[in-house]
Amino acid sequence: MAASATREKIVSSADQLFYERGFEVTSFADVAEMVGISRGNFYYHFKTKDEILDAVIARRIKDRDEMLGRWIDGDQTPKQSVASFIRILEMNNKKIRSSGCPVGTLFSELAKLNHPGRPAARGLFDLFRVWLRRRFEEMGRHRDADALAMHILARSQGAATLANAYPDEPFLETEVAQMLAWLDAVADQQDQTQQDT
Amino acid sequence: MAASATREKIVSSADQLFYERGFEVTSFADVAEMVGISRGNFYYHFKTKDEILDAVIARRIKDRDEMLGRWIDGDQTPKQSVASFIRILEMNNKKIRSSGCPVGTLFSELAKLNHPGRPAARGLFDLFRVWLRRRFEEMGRHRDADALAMHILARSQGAATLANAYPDEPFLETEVAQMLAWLDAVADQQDQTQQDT
DNA sequence: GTCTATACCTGGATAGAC
DNA sequence: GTCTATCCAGGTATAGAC
Repeated sequence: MAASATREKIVSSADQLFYERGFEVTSFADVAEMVGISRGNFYYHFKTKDEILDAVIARRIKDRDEMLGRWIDGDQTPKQSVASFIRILEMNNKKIRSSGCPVGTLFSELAKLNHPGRPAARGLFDLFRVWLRRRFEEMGRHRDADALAMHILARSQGAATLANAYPDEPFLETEVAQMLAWLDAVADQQDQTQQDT
Repeated sequence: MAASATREKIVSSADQLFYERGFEVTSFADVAEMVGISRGNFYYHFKTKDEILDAVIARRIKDRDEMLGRWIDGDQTPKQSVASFIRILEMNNKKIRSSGCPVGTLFSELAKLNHPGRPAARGLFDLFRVWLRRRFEEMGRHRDADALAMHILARSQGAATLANAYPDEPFLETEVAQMLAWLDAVADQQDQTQQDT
């Protein structure tokens, strides 16, 4: 149960390789080489490849959850928190240009593989979706909070995909600016719920 | 050179399998089984797997090019043409929910594989990008035509990715409606170029 | 906990008969 | 143009010594 140092290295290496090269294409030998252990030793820590995937997804969820927590733990307004989310694209722009979004590309691959880890990967999307929904609710957007969350999630995904396809263009920065402008407009509007009822 | 019936069946089967399961994970045996020929016969038509990929991408480009052509060959306004593009998401919504966008997911996979077919796959994006740019130019948006094209391409990509992650929700339809509303606003605006210079 | 050795399978690719 | 037979590399996974 205790997370050994080796186990931790395996998971973090697998995380990186799954992101940069893809899950299916990454072999035990690749991970073992990166960690610096033998292939045989591997099976002491993980019985199957799917177990490693589970551990990688759990690691990503924990990591993102802590990150999202930091973005609301001070005296930030909900709008500032959402802005922090939008700026992930800028923060990680180098990685995104070369490998896309770690959440979206993993899910896409598992979807095609019809892999049992699919729901777990969707959980990563859910994490962001629920967090964003709460921020919009705090802005008073009780009625369309979820729709707004899905919308900005989709915009981020699309920006990441095209930034991956056109890595040498300043497209990502342009798109971030537009998303922040969209956020301004949303935050300035009245709560649609009160208007409609 | 002449496209034999068998060759055609190989390419169309590979096209479908690459889309539904992914390029790397699809084996010669899979394609051969779907076509109904032996693995050996395969090599009469294609020397390597990469050659099949090239043929699949060429097929997709030809197919989309013809489709885009049909959307401008009548008396449609540029706005109507762009609306046709946006509605691909609805037209293909079943496939998109189960396998994502054929353009975006193929590119993402090849990017991670660092595959030589990457530029060819980007060509598919270019096809849509240039076509959309022309439509916005026809609307008088000479200055920001390319930015508008990239923006709507990204929105489509993001919508496809999230529809794939949440296939049971009516998200895709909502997003299409918002994109059409965006198009209305763009078409009604004055040409930014004239205002700025 | 870590290693080597190895079993077993599937993948891409080739040779040669029909 | 299509087939069977076969080679070889690399993948997952196991056994058992240290």
